[in-house]
Amino acid sequence: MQKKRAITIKDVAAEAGVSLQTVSRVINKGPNVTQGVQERVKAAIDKLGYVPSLAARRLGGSRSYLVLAFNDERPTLEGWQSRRGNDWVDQMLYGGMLKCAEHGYRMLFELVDSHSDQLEAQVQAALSALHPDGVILTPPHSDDTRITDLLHRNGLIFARLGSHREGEGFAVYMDDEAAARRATEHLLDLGHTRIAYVQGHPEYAMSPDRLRGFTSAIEARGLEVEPAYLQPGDFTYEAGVDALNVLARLDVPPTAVLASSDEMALGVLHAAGPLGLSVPGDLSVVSFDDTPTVRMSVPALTAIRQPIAAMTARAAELLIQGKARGEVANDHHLLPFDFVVRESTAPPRAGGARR
Amino acid sequence: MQKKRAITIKDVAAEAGVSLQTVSRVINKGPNVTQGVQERVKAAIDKLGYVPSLAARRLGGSRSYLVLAFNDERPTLEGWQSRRGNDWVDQMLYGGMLKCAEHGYRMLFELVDSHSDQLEAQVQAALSALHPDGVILTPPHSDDTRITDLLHRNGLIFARLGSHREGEGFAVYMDDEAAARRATEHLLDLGHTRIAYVQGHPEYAMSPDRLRGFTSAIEARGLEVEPAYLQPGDFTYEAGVDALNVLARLDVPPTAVLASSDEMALGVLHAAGPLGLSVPGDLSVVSFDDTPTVRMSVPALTAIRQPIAAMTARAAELLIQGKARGEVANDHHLLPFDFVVRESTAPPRAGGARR
DNA sequence: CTGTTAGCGCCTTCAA
DNA sequence: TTGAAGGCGCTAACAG
Repeated sequence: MQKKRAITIKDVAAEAGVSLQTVSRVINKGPNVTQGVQERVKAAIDKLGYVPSLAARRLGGSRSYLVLAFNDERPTLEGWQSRRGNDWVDQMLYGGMLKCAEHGYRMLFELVDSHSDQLEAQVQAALSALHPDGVILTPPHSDDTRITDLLHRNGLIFARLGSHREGEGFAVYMDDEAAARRATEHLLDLGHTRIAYVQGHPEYAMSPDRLRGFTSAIEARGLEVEPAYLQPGDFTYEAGVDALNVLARLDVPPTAVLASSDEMALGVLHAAGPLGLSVPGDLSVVSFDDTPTVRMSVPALTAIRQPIAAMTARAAELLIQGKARGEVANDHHLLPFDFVVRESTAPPRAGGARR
Repeated sequence: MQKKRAITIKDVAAEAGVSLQTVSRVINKGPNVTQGVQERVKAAIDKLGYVPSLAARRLGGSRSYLVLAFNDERPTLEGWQSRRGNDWVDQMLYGGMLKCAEHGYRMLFELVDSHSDQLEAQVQAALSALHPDGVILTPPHSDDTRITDLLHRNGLIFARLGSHREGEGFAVYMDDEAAARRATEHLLDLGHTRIAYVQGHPEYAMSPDRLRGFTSAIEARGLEVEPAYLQPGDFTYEAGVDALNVLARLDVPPTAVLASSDEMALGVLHAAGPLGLSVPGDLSVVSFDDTPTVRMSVPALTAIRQPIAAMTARAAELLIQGKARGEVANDHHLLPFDFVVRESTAPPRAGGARR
């Protein structure tokens, strides 16, 4: 089984009767190639089925045709291991792979542990090995200056998903404040006045934004935010369970809960039954994320849907274009979110929730 | 923002006071390096934070440190687009990425359309661009000779997930026949005698295996397979809906259904309500795959769980080891499946299902 | 407009 | 046990 020699640019050059460089120019859509020569070269490429080697292009030239995405290791592995899946990764692949493929790029994933003291070493190792043309950061890395500084020092362009903070890199995000406001308004419009909020992990930059959206929606109706209705959370199922257990035992329990993640919303949902609360009869529930499971839950959850695929596609595009043009415009890109009303929200029962 | 020059093997050599070649030997665990020199070099590597460039290694040497996985384009995109997620990809990432990382490898995904007449060109293009050290094939590609022949011609080693057919490449699979038998026996043990089977897509090699397992389990109890209980399917939700609509209208409808995919099982489940059938009261349902959603469905589904992560990890290991040792042992690797009993199965109601 | 000349960073082969 | 020379396939910078 002798490996048949791969065909290289040299073969194409010979076939077309031109120099290597001319072939290279055609491949890279370089200027200064006659129509005729160009077609001759293209014919040779097609005939031989030539595809340039990524490794060689990277070594010789200044581009690697690689986009590298860093995701947080722990939650990602946890999602896979528990077989709950991983909507972020799925949607990033969907948006990113396709966009990269359009431009002859590949997207690679790398997991790094945001809590490790080796974080920077991990990131640098991946950069050194791969030399990507651009990097996509996800929360909570998007706002981690250890990483952004490192990328900047390496002269890399990068996109920060889910972050709208100032700083290096493209910020590609949705309006978390507006999303939380929208969800809260939906509950207010249904007639709820006692609305609780189970917050996201404080490490994540969007958490205060969402809280602001929640608060502003309530205050805009002349109501006040009940401090006891603000429950801490860390995005996990258990946090949702715990939160509802606290909330339901208040003297005046809420009639609706907004949770900052699907997991927490499901925790709330599943904690409701044992507490004698029906959803949405006694309690309306709204979640953030709209991962696959919330459509299968009973009742299906009303949810904010993040545009993860679109953000990733935009990020990939910005990086590829930016690399090609050598520009460093660190602008902001705000993408619209969706709000999907399902069965978990309804008007409050007259007289409020029963304990 | 001048890109700081990357540190190369040259810097390490200078730092350690040895030649390039010696550093290369240390990196690659080559023979003939004194203990002392080795430690000196390692110290230099750590000090400088040196990580070899994948592209350069691939170009100079014979390895690319890349494993390439081909998935079928249409179902994969469909899963992402519908936001149902994609358990196969998730579990492949889980098993494959981690195993690859252990060995300094990366895993890349490529989508190719099994129904395209460009299939071979798509595959060849990816191979030419990436020059992977090994390839992982998933159903239905695992049994597609257009692809396996192409890989063989390219002198590549590869693993075929979910295939136990003879031929080139490592076959890494679970025993689909035994799994179907196990699921069927579970229903028989509960007392069911009228069991239907919604089959998988005939293009997939495991489909006849599963049918055999189903049939043999029934016949082993001295029962006969009712031809009308064998419904065609293609793994989709709609196929499950259609199948139950046919089955429920038979003169003697089944009391249990085994479906060859989660999607189809969910289709069956959701078609049951409108037909006045309760699950598991009137109808027991067992599914194949155990993707995340079937645990959130109501009732949660009893299911066969494929060891996708384990298969991918095994495949990656075989490829990496095989590449290192230059061997071409095309053996078989049978991995165990799980069977998870949940709420969708129960003894048949006395007197059988009501129409 | 096209061709020539150097490398990119590493591994392979050979010599010492 | 170590080092030096060559080249992998491509692109950048320069000639022509």
